[in-house]
Amino acid sequence: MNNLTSRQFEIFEFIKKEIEFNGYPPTRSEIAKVFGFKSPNAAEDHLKALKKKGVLNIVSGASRGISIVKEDLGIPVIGLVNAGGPILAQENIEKRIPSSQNFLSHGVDFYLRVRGDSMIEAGILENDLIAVNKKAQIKKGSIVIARINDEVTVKTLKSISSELVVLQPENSDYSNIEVNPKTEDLSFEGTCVGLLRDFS
Amino acid sequence: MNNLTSRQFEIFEFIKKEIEFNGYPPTRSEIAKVFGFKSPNAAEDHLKALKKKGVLNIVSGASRGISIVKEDLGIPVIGLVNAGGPILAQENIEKRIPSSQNFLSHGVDFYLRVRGDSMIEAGILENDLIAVNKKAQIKKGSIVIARINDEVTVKTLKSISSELVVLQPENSDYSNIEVNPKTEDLSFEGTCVGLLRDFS
DNA sequence: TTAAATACTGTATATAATTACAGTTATGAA
DNA sequence: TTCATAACTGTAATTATATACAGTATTTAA
Repeated sequence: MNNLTSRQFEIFEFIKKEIEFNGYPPTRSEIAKVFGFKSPNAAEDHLKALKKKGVLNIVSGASRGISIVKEDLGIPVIGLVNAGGPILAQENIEKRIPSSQNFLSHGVDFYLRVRGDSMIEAGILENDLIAVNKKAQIKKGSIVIARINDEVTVKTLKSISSELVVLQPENSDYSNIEVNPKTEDLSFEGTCVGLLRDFS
Repeated sequence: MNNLTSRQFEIFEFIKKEIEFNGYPPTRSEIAKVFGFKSPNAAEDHLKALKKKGVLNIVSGASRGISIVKEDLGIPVIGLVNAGGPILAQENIEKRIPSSQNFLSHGVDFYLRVRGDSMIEAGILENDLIAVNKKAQIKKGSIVIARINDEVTVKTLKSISSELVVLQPENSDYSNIEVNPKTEDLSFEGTCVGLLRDFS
């Protein structure tokens, strides 16, 4: 944690637990009471320190005007997807890209690292990161992230009906993938809403 | 929602949003200001009504002593598990059992409905609900919920090593399942920590 | 070694906030 | 019709709370 002293960490943890338990933050006096301070000002000093270190927000004048600064974990980058589990499972997360570091972050649930060359004619190359929105409407013509029998693949959705889904690679060396969702296990993980390529 | 009037619902939603946005609940005056009340007592009246209807907790004397009563959704009961997704996916949830209705709820993440008779010698019958803890230590001898190539199964964990996992059915008609986790897709969904059987 | 930061005590005060009491008006159920 | 509930206005008092100022002692980085 953000170079807090051990005492500051205790106070910080207490505040978090209070919010969790009560639904609202403690007052200076409540903090002082729990830690045995004889003055609420001891708590005030701690709050100022915790604010300075960037882990708390303090709204001046507001009673209990304390909130936890939630760290920007960043948008996860998914590398290889392990079978049999959710795509966003911890073990699939290669790293995270802070949303503040990227203009392409609004409506992006995760980035998926592209494997293979099946989409090169759509300008999507191996190792590119495609930005995926999980909730955007899946529709004909959009580039979708599909899961067929637990295999994750990125393709253009060519057509969709209750008995036939056609996924089209954007590479003339490959042929269309036809799936019957009634007999095969098909799900959509999301829609491609952007692309990142790092030349470094 | 708990037969709230439309006005009460507005107030309730506002309080939820405030907590979400600020990290702490609003005061009576803040509510009054937003809704155009000329007296904080109008907000007080609403809070009393919302408390009476069971959707808010009010701590008397405490500033901003408002919290949302979180409804007990209950512990999910998992019926058939669809392949290719997380076991707790919405579509697998058969129903929910309120934790308050059951002494067997502490440390239970979900109940899984048992299919087949492979565990009858351990007293686990078809249609029983086994209580599953997702985080309990997976260890030799415990009854585990395993996922092998996307098939969910309940078995006793007989032995475990990096190259061989042995899962034992508790029924002499069946033989042990041996899995190589390096070549097959094996994961543990949790440990059986209890059992429910409804005779009704 | 010296200033800054940490971790408090102790006092005091302005103001933020709860909440009671007394009303008004409107609506719908018994 | 009459009573309960809902949705407020208006006033006011008690208490809850933030927070400044003045100290003390100890530890830590420059």
